[in-house]
Amino acid sequence: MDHGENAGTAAAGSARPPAGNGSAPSLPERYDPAAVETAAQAFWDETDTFRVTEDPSREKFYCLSMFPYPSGRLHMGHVRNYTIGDVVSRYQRMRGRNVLQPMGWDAFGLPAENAAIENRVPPAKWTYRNIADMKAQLRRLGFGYDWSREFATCTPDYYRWEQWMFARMYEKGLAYKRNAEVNWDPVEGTVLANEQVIDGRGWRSGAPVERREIPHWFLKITDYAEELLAGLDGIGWPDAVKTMQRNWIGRSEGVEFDFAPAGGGAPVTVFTTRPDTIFGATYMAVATGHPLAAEAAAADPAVASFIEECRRMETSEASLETMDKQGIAIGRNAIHPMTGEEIPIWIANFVLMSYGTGAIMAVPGHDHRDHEFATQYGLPVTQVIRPADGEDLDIAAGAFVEPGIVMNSGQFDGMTSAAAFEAIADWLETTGKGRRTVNYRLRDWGVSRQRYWGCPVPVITSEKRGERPVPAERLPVVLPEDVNVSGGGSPLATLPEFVETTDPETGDPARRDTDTFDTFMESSWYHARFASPDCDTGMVDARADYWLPVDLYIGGIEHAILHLMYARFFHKVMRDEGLIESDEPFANLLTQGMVLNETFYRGDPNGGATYYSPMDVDMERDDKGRVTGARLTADGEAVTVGRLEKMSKSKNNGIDPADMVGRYGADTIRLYMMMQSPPYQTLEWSDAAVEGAFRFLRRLWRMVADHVAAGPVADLATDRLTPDQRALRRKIHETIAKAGDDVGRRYTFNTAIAAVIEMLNALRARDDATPQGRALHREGLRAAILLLAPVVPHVAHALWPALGGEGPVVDAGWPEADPTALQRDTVTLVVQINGKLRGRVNVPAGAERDEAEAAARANPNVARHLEGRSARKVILVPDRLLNIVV
RNA sequence: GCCGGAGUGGUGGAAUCGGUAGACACGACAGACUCAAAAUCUGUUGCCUGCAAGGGUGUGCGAGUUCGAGUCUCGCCUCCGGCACCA
Repeated sequence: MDHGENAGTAAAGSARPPAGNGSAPSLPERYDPAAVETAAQAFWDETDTFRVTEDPSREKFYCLSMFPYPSGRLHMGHVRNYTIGDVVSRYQRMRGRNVLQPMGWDAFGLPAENAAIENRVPPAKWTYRNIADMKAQLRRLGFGYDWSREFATCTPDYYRWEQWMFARMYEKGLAYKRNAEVNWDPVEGTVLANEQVIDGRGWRSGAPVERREIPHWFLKITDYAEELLAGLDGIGWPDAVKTMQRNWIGRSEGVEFDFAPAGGGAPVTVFTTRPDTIFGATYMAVATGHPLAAEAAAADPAVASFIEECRRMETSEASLETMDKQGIAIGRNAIHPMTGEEIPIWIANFVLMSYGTGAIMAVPGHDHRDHEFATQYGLPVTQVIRPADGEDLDIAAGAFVEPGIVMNSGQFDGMTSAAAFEAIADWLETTGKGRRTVNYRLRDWGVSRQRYWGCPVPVITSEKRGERPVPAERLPVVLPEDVNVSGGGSPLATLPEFVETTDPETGDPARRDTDTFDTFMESSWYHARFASPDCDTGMVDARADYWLPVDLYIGGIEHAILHLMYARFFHKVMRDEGLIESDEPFANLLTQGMVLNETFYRGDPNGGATYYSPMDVDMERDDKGRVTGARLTADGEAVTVGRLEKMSKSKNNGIDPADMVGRYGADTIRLYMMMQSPPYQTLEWSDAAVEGAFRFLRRLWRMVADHVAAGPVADLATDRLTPDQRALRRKIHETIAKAGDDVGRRYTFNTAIAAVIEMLNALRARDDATPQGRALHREGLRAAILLLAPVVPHVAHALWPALGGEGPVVDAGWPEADPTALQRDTVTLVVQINGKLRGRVNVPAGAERDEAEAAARANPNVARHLEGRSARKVILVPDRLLNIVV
């Protein structure tokens, strides 16, 4: 019986005449990726497939991948990120959702300035050219973006709203100015990014960097600390990322109290989370930037030179925390508020001005760092907590940091740490010497950058009225684009036509701020801008509330803290400004792992190394396929095999996606990326596995072509199948169920693809030419094409009509498993004796313990192991396992 | 240093809620086809032992909980990400 539904739906590029009676479409025998991909992409372009509009009658799905910095070349990390996003987007579309998948450009940043210095190209020109190149590469990969929403953050249409937002924050008291430390290159006379400091020296000048204080604008993210913490509970993010954000916010409850300097002077406030150890404070320490340190430096040249020494240090926390602990006594004492005893005041390089009050009570007995410092400088160590289990310990040998029982603490002796916390806090509060307080590790966000290629800080200063943001109707403050960047400070300060302006209200002469914003500002709200990219009346308009929040946000794990925290903060400020309704920007988050590759190098005499591209190296392997060495193809000489590293320019181990697409086509690269490992793990590049992905597509194509060539197919009559055919059909529907769960819930695309391959292998292993056999074969092939369509959309686009699919495969419904096909009469039960596998038995599905045990005992190998022993316990995991304990 | 994560065959990985360790793929080896090669197809493939049936062993290292641990707990080792101016 003829189906008839296939009539007239031949694939594009079909070369062969129709088979049989003319109703079956035919396919080219060979898989030709270039032809297939050109045709599919032309179809999507012509029909504007991925352009979306708001439709309240349909459920929306907003899938967002972190937009790229336009470096010029797409790298494999991008391809991985965007393939994941495209797979999810196409899957949700097949499930009937109104899917928004936009793309844009995070276009401001340091690399454009570096490129400008190296190549003498203005950053704007360089950036726009890169955007054009990268866009072409993205299109070639077949990602389903709504390009009508594209924007670059370096355009005034975008950043004017960022400037507007800054002005609003200023008016609400969320933006303020104070001094902050930067890395200063004394030779270049510029501020260096942490990345530009290598081993404490400027990367270009080689000069030791210094810490220097300059005025900066700050945003009060700390006002939102409590909400940023609470909001984590309600979002579908990986636990690891939520934990990192919680720890970054670092909410801690403790007490704040004052030490009075002996001999008078302003009291010094300290914060501690361990008031139970307060009697163990044997000295106090302040940061080098603390007022008390400045006071001491003025009086004592030794102190001044110590502080000067500490200044020759980069600003990153990692370097501050790993350096040797050093300090100097200022020669004054402080009065302990509880004992009345005097303890010495030290300046210590490990006390951070930016955390707490910039001063600490040091309890060497019960804090590792205080202990290390005390030991180094011979300061006394007092034990005031003992272990609750009565264990003896030598406090001089190391700090005891756990809670325990209080000792050597007067009236508080014998209390638990928890009880002493409350009692001592009460005592401080009733005597007025201190108070309970909540402290956060989170610091306000410094957004000023002394750079050119960024969004200008929209602030003017006039003599009469001082510093004020530019009024909304005067925005944007446009960044001049036709400039020379030569290193040595921001060019903005040297452009009088930029700097010199007038106060818009009084007409008085005024000067512009010549700093630009941190580029994290742009990436903090682009997710919202995609909903209304052309809005010229505000940051966003009403369309934003249709699309927001983002349903799935995908990007690198390296953004787990900073970018994701800043975007959450901005979103909440926008909500409080009445611009959007949602509380959180990203309802769900998928953090992808990095793309790694092997490295090959030769050391050179002066200690450096030359890295060679894996493409220029031949591997040597032993008979098991293990790598034993490598030689450079060019000269046949050995190169050292390094470790696996993230693909990068410096290690010369990048693989150019454009090359791979040229060789195998976009679908092969997409498939490879998705089948090689789950998205949240690192992915190790393998040429051989790419080849394997290509071979699979060729095999799939052949299977479909052969099936179609064999002529028309009968309708499937599920009630007339042989037991073998029923088993095969169960396999097909188990695969549909598993792949759907893997793609939709688990995002483990690798296991979904493996399941489909397994099913296709089963299909191929059975050469069943009966009418029902062929119908079943078609059901399996159609399921495979639908399940793979999000991953290899071009191939699916070509094969779907050949299998009788109606309409383009992008809008075909995602397959659902037929529950009747999944039913089993019997199951295989694993039989263990004392937890060791001794056999397998078939039992009716749902068999109870007695029945299962009887079946197990009938198995000869099981019986042999049970001989002469009686069962003490029998454990049944229904339909899975039976464990007999003897 | 602090915070977070990872470690399973020759390789990438699978094992989803504590229940068959190694699905699927790559590689390797053997065979078929071929004048030959490529391509394709078939088979074998954790390690030790055994003619076989089978047995032992095995998830970075060391302990523990459990009838049962790759999975949970504790202590280590190694590697990766982040640490506020790379994005």
